[in-house]
Amino acid sequence: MGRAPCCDKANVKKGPWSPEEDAKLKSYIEKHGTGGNWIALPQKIGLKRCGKSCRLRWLNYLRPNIKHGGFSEEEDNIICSLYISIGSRWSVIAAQLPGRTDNDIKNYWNTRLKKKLLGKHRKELQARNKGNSVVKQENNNSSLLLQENSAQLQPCWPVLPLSPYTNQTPSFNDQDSIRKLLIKLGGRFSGDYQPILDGLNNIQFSQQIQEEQVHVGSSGCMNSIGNNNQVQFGQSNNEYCAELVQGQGTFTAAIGEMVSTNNDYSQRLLGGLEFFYGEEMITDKIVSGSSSCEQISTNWGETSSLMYPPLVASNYEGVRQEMPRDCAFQELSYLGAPQ
DNA sequence: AACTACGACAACCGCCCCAGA
DNA sequence: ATCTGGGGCGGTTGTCGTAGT
Repeated sequence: MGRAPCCDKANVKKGPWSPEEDAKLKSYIEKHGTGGNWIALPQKIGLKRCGKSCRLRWLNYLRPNIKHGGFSEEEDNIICSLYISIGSRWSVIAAQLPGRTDNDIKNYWNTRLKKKLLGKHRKELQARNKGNSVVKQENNNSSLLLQENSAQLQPCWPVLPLSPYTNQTPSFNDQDSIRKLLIKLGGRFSGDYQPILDGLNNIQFSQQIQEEQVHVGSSGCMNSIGNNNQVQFGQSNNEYCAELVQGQGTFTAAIGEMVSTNNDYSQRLLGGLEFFYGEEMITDKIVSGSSSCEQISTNWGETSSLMYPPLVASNYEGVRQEMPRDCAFQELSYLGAPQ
C-alpha cells in the first residue's frame, strides 16, 4: 500500500510554468511568505499546481538572487572537489555556492562538468596505460604478485583540473555552514570539527595545488573507513575485496554484503565510477550479473595498476544511506575525523 | 528546407527524513 | 512508541533550441 499522493494529480497542471503563474506565485510569496505549508499554498493563490511544484519553481527560479548559467572556473573547481569528497549531495554543494541551486549544479555537472573531466581523465588514463603496462601484466598473472606489488604502488586518483590562476581556498570558512555540512554528513560529533575541516580543505588544497593537479584522497584524510578495519587506498583491490568478504567488523561486513548479495547495492557502490572507469566497463560488470565481490575484484584488477577504486563520492553516498546510524562515527573517520 | 542528434535546462517522480499529533 | 504528512533531496525524464547533415 503506497502513501497517498500530496495532491490530486488529475486536477493539477504539469509542465512549464507560464509567466502568469510565475507572477502569481512570486507576488504572493513576496507579500505573505510561504506560510510554512507548500501543499496548501497553490489553493490559496488559485494555482492549479502541486505544492511541491510551487516550491521547486520558487527555489530554483523565482527566488531572488538566483544565478543561472555562467559558471566560473572557480565554481567548477569547488563543485568538482566537493563531488569527489561527498558525492552527489547537490544541496550541500549548492550551499557552498551562493546564488546557485542544487538543481542548477546537478544539471551543470551532468551535462558539462562530467564530460569535461571525463575527457581530460581519459587522456591521462591512456598516458598512464603506457607507462604502467609492466605492472599491469603482473597483476593479471597473479593475485599474490599483485599483493606484493601493491605496497609499492601509489594510489592513482582522478586528476582534477585546477585553475592555475588562483591559490584561493574555496569557502569552507563559513563555520556555521561547515558545522551544518558536517552534521549532515555524519551526524555525531562534538564541536571539535576542526580536524575534519582541515581534512576537507586538505583534500584539494594541499601543496599539490602548486603542481596544478590534485590526486584526491591522497592527502590521507580519507584513507580509512573503519576503526580496526582500515582499508588503505594503497591496497590492491584484491586485498580490499578480500577484507570485505572476511567481514571483520560491521562496517566492512555491511559493505561486503552489499557488494556480494545485492545487485542494487552493487550498482550503487559502482554508481558514479563509470565517470572514472568508463561507462562500458561498469555497465558490463553490472549487466553481466557479476554480483560477487570476487568478480568485481577481477575486473577491477584489470585496471588496478592504474587506479584503485575511489571509495569516495557516490560510493560513499551509497554506503552512507544504507548503513545504520551507529556507524556515523565511522563515517566521520572516513572524512578524517580523529579515531 | 527537412530531418536528426545533441546539449541545456526545467520540471517531475518517488523516496527518505523528521516534526508533530 | 507509532503514525501521518509536509519538506527536502537526488535521480530521471521531458521539452526546447541549435548545430550538423
